[in-house]
Amino acid sequence: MAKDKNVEQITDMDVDFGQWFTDIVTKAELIDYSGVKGFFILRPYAYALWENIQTVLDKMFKDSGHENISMPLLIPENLLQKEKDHVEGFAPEVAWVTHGGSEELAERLCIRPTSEVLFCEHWKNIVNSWRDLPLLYNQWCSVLRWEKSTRPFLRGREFLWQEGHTLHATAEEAETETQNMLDIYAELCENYLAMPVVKGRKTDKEKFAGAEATYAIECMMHDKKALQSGTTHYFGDGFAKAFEIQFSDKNNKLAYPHQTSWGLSTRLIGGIIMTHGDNNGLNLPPKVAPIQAIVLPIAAHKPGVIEAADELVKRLKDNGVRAKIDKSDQSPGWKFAQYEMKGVPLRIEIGPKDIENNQCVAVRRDNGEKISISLPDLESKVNELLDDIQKSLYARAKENLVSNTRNAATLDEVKTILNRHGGFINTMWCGSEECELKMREEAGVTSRCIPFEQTRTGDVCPICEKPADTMVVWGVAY
RNA sequence: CGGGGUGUGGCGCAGUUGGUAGCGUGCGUGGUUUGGGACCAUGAGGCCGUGAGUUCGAGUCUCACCACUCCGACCA
Repeated sequence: MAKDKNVEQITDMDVDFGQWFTDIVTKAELIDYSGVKGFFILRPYAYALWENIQTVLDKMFKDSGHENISMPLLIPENLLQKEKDHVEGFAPEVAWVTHGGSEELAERLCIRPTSEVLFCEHWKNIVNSWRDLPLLYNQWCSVLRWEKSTRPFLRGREFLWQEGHTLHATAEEAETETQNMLDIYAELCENYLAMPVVKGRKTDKEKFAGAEATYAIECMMHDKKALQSGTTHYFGDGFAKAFEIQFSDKNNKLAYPHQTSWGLSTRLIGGIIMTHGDNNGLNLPPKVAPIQAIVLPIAAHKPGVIEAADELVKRLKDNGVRAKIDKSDQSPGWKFAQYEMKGVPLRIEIGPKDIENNQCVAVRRDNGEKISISLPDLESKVNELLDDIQKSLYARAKENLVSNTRNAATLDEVKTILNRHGGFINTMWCGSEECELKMREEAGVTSRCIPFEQTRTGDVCPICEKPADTMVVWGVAY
């Protein structure tokens, strides 16, 4: 049991991690349940977090030459049917619109589970020449997948995301694009969300329906389970052929373009919660926290306190800090607990004693440390603290990832490690799907990815014991 | 889709052998407080998931349905 648990309404994370997550999500005012299973209301605090993630990503997309676009919500059935693997992958979980008003439609329409086919249809109309390429598109939208079991942020039937879709003249260019976008996702996770990632390629079994190759960033949550936090796909010219997208190349020969797509969703918010949260609630990385510093006047009725607190907020805001004041008549203790629950990185208290000493008191959310700040130093000190909190959150998460990733050479070793520690396990792999399935049956783990950073942990596949050159990281996934 | 659980003020729950609904918290108002979830007073808020049935009488018993939730199979 954690000794540092101040908030009794939150279930202890070491007792029941799932319940802890649900508690956080509702008590920190991120989510409300709607009347329909699997559809969640993102309350303003959660949406603000998403907007901050959007702002960062959108800039990175645009800086790398991408443009935003908006595609239709509905897909005619025949369109969805065109690429065989793609339909097979998505058909089981699409929702259909069958009526317009009271009239039954001649052809039913699927609510987009993803928009590949819509982009293909569009590109077929607008692409003629190599001069039209590349097309680097992105859309921010929500999609619908009729999932059976649902959880806030991690798996909803409707979820907000961005889906990037690009079309290129050559395979090489498209492949580079999938790598570049994966790098952008990794940068977002590591530098802004303080979530260390494992970058790699998915096995054929785990890859996206219709893709030639799928890449992913995998993160480790506090309970040592894996969360796939972003994926990019290389499609080759499979979709282009299915949809008959052709262009005249520089030699005036007809050619099929090569395509990619990539996506990242509000699931990341679930990742932030499960990476940094603790028994007192959320713990948000300063770079994306909706409120970076909450200013609390103590004994606010005493003369000069409110004015001094207002002045702090003004100075912080002028300095680019997302600061807020809470002047409500709740007791200070209540406010302390409240903003800890909401994961605000820095709390700044100012009361009569501080004013007397020309100082204020800052309290870090990540480690509880109290720091007296002399008022003239406010801006520089707060910047420094926010920066340090960001770094220490990353360091802590990195430590969790590194210390809970282990190598194994045999199936028994895999099982033993899982029983004792959980976490990620690296083994060699022969490349057969059969062995991959057996690993799941026997050990209960799925392949997370084939990391780009390979280590040779042995010479043979632990399942079939045939020679193996590829290292796979295994884990229990969300 | 298979197995388990739960449906009673906003939230968390109690409700005895059937007798006409209560507690905690939250919310409103007034006041005292204010450096780790303050206190007093007072007030509002319920089709007891839905529908049938048994009964003089159902939150309670019977049946059916619905919803949510957890665990499996499938997935960002």
